Amino acid sequence: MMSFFDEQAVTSSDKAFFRLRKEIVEGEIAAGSKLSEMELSTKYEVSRAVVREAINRLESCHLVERKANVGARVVTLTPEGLLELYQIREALEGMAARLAAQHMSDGEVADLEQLLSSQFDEVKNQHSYYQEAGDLDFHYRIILGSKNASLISMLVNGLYHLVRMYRVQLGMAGPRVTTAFDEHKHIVRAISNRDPELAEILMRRHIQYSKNNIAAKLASNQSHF
Amino acid sequence: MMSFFDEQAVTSSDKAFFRLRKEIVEGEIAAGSKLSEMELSTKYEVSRAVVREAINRLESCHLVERKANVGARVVTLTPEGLLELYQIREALEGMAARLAAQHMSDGEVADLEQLLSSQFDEVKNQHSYYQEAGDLDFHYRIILGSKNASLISMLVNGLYHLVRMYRVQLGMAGPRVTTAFDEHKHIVRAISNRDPELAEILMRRHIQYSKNNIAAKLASNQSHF
DNA sequence: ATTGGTCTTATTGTCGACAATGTTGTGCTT
DNA sequence: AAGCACAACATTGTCGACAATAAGACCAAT
Repeated sequence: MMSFFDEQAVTSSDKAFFRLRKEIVEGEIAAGSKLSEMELSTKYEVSRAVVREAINRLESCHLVERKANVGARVVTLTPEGLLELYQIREALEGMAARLAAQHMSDGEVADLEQLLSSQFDEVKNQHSYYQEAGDLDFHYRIILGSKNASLISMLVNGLYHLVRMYRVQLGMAGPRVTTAFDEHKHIVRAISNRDPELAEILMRRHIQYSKNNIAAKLASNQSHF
Repeated sequence: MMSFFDEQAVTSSDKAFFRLRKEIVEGEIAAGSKLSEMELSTKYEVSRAVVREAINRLESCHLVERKANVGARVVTLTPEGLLELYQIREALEGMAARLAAQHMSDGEVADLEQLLSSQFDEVKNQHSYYQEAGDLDFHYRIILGSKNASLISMLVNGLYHLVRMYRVQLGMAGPRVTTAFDEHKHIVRAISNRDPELAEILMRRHIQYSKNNIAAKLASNQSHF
């Protein structure tokens, strides 16, 4: 399977940025912890300048917060923050689905349908690693299908890493596999029918369901501790 | 009148960033032109490092594009780019209006109504500088009213400067004053009635009208040259 | 004992120099 | 004359050192 946005590191600042982002998203560097430029520069064996640049880029992704003359901290994860994120996703990906119904080529739609059917086989055969990779793949294709460069950049470079950070660290690798699959199916049908309105509505509901599912889990987690 | 996001420069990199952004948005630095780090550092009388950091931040706002080992250029303005921007605005500000209807305090709603009526007086008396400042003020309040920090940051720090760049440089300071005012009135009423659905629909239509207006102007400009 | 102020220290912000990469111009070959 | 190789240049990327700011420790005074 081809991977989508092959962002390859050309400069050493890129490498530091990718590595740091990975470690933050996956929780290797704890949420809320301080990022010392000096410490990271010795750890990564690069100059402070490249670490600084990497941190600046992380700040643009809303993965770290920086205060002048004080330093940068990894963002803290709050239930409210996650819900806010899903509100933005609903708006942006709803629009992406609408635009995808207008702008995706017939070939791309066919590819999307094929992806869905291959995922159906996997789900049926209990290869349920659909959750992470498959869901992402589906959403990526629709985002790219919008053909709106700014929208794509916002979602792919910005928001999705944050969403992934929440999902990884709050342990949101739950079920919702088969139901999500059905929702995907209906969205694809709307796109295939070139029905922008419906595609947007269905995508928004799909994300709302996701949000509700997460909110419920969050509430139960809260009560356990 | 109070100004909204008083972003004050604490570091000299901030100052360079604000100044550079201003010059780019207002067209003092031409769209598509190259940004030489050395040149700017002599012009602003600061080190290359701070110019570099400023350019990096500009890149996060999608105001400049950078290629590794080559340099940074101011973004080029295309009709398609403007339409893409308005698609994003429609999605994001629609959601902001929906959230504002849910989350704005009664006091904030009252302030908003008062702003509108004061603007009505101005428009009636032909002080038609409503267009630029008044429209912005209205939209800002609703965005802030969403109480969604990520959404606010995206719109205020990112998108709006780009929109302003387009509006300034493509000379989009057109009429649409009174009609836009009526649309604003209806949006405020929906928010005041705590009707999120309607608030979102009206805001989206408001932005769609804006987009159509701009597209028409763009087309006529094209035909003239 | 607590509060206020100062001083130390650690961290970030800024700078100029060096290294690496891309670009351009020149001269050679065909 | 056209195309390619190579060299000189300019620009960006990276580095270590210095300056400025903020956090914390320590001391003094009430």
